[in-house]
Amino acid sequence: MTADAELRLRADARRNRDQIIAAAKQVFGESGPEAPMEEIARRAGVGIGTLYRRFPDREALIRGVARDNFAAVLAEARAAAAEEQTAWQALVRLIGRSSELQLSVQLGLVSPVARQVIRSDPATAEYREAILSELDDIVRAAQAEGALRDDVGTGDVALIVSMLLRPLPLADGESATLMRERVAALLVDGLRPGTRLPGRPITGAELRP
Amino acid sequence: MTADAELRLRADARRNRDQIIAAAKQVFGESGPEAPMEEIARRAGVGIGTLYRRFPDREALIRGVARDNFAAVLAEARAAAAEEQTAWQALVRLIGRSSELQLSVQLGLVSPVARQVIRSDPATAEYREAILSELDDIVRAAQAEGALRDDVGTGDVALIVSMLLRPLPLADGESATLMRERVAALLVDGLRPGTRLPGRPITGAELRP
Amino acid sequence: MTADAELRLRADARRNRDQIIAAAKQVFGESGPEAPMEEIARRAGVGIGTLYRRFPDREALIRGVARDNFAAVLAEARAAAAEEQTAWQALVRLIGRSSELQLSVQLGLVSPVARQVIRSDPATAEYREAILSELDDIVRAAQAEGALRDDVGTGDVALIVSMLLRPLPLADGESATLMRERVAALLVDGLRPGTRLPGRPITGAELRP
Amino acid sequence: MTADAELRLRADARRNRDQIIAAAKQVFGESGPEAPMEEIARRAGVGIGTLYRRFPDREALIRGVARDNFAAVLAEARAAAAEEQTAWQALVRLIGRSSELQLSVQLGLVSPVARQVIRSDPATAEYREAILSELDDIVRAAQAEGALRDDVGTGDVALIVSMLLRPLPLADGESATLMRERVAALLVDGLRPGTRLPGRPITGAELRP
DNA sequence: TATGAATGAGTGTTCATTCAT
DNA sequence: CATGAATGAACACTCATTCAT
Repeated sequence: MTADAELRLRADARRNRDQIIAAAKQVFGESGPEAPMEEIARRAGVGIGTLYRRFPDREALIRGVARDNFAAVLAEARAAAAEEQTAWQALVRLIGRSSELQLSVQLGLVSPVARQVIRSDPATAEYREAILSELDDIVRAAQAEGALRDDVGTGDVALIVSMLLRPLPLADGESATLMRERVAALLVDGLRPGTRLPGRPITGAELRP
Repeated sequence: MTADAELRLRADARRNRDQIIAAAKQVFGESGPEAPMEEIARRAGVGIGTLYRRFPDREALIRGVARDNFAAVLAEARAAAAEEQTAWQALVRLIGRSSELQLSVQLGLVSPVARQVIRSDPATAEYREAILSELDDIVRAAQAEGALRDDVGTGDVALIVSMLLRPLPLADGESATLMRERVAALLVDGLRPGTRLPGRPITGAELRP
Repeated sequence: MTADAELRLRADARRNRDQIIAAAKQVFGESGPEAPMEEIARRAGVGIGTLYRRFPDREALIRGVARDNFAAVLAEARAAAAEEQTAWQALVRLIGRSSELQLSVQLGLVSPVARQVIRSDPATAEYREAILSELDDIVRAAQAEGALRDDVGTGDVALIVSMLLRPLPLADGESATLMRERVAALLVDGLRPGTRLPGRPITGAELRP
Repeated sequence: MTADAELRLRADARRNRDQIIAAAKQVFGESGPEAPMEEIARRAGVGIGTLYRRFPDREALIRGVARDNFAAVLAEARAAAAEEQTAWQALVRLIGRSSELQLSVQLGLVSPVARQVIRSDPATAEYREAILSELDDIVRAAQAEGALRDDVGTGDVALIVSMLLRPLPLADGESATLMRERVAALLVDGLRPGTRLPGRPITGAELRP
């Protein structure tokens, strides 16, 4: 029904909605999901009233952004699985940064406010399930290839991705890139078969907020 | 002089000051360094005016907390180096969580506000240098032991610690502990000699804010 | 552009802006330009938020009041020059009280805060120049008429006006009026030709803040 | 009784009290009688607690300053009358500035808070009566000398003095001095016999707050 | 429907005054 | 008695949200 409602929007309203979501993604990425609503409206080029007509409060806006963002991440995961030669390569590609994935981590893991909102949104939950299920397939396949150690679960992988993607406000430019690449390489090294991890694999299911 | 000034505080003022720092550590840890000042005052059991007499503005409070916290981390690092059998074990002990270290990461890396304040505080800067120098010794010793791969620098290690210690608001209790332990183990595995990392080792000096 | 911006205000916003300026004039006149903002908002019949939307801080409000007030004083000076038979009469009329002129003195001479704000506002500066230039004409004309001693300059006259108009919180009603009239008369007597003043005439230019 | 109480103070307490009054005179002169109490305590070199022990609240401090100040002005007036050759010269000397007299004007005429306090203090009232009575004598004598126009009363003179002594924050140094001298000269010119003033003389009695 | 104006609750900070040391 | 610590009320300013145009 919500989806239907969105489809029925007039063209200009639709355009406004899209611009608001895009602006909110930017602003949430920069300043987190507690950023002033007016800043988002300004960035979207609409009045604050228009923003509130489309999203009656901050929660609704976070919900809208989260849905859009999770859908994008799902698409990326599917593309990686479909286009890469091996599951391991798909995994490495995913661990490599994408700004949508980074925003997902912000919304779903870092910001308490956003977590709370997302937790109670069935639509977002569905996307999350789909993403985790896709990741699950990739993880199993990579293990079948012998490229990924057997004692990690989808949850372990997701956790690692989430740690890597947290914003790292240290150096700028190349330096930051170098740092991130090296930490990623260290983690990837750790994911290779060879040693034993403590405990049991963490499943994707355990990551539900 | 500041230290002297602090020592000369009347007994009750001293007690209040300590309670305020303690409360601020808690609250900053939970809600970050932009948390309401009144919340901190309440938690410390003092009036808002008392807080402001001791720390004339938020910056001063952040500075006070950072100094106290960095001093504690330095002590922990020295204790680990002194008490563990090998440098590698000292390193692993450090990578294992400590709430003081976690707060350091919050203040020094995650929060832009706190970073800005710390950056311009010479006292905190001294502690940071001392901590990095201590870590430097440990890293070199562990490499001499053959326990740590040669192509990582102090900066790489510090980065990894900082990633691990970023708050992970997922599950509570055992589950969170398990997750953290496993990610730590993956990273530790990655730190073992065996493969090559891209780029060059990152030094501690590169982490200066 | 500012003027344009003001013209473009929606009717209700315009009305509120005017009420705020009017209230601020009152309150500034009574309690000076450090009076509580809430008092001004209450007097204007608007919420505090509305006041701050229109004038983002106290400085902006002072600036708004000063412009409005200086414009009114300029109009009064021109009217006096145009409507009175002689320049001397115009001068006497100006020296006689006007509440706008009194507020100008408050803002431009008495209150250090307001002086500081006005000093850095080009729009107000223009009004001040225009007022002084108008006064200059009147002073010269009155001297040409032989009605005003030659050894005073525009600055002397402005100073005298400013002294006369400083709030005199002594008696109320008739009594205050009588007092002011007599002091004005004494000063006017002093302005008549006859004796010599020490020093040189003070020019209007010397009164720039 | 109050006076008695003051006399009985221990030497050190007496010294503190005097320093506080002196500091308050300075600070009131600079920032008006609403200046922070701590500033006064600091300037006096005592703790804020000591200030409050001596003067239980701001009113009491203002009262203390006003008594001290009015006493000093009375002494100055008597000295002028006694030491100058003619009453007119005594008058001119009084109109010339004295910082005590200036403070009196601040307290008794300009600041609403101080006025309110002084109004209800009998001790200050007595001083004021004495000052006005002294001034009365001078004015009458100057009129008898033929040096002062007959149609002004003590109140007129006091008003003029109060206008002249209001702080004039315009220029600094020489310029300010020049301005003040010229305005004083204009007023003195106005006080010479020659023309008629409107209304009737204002008596000193009419100046009671 | 889009806009941006109005509102007021929330938070930072200052300072007069009281009170423990 | 002197000191300076503690308190909380007061005020500036911001921002989420509602509502008139």
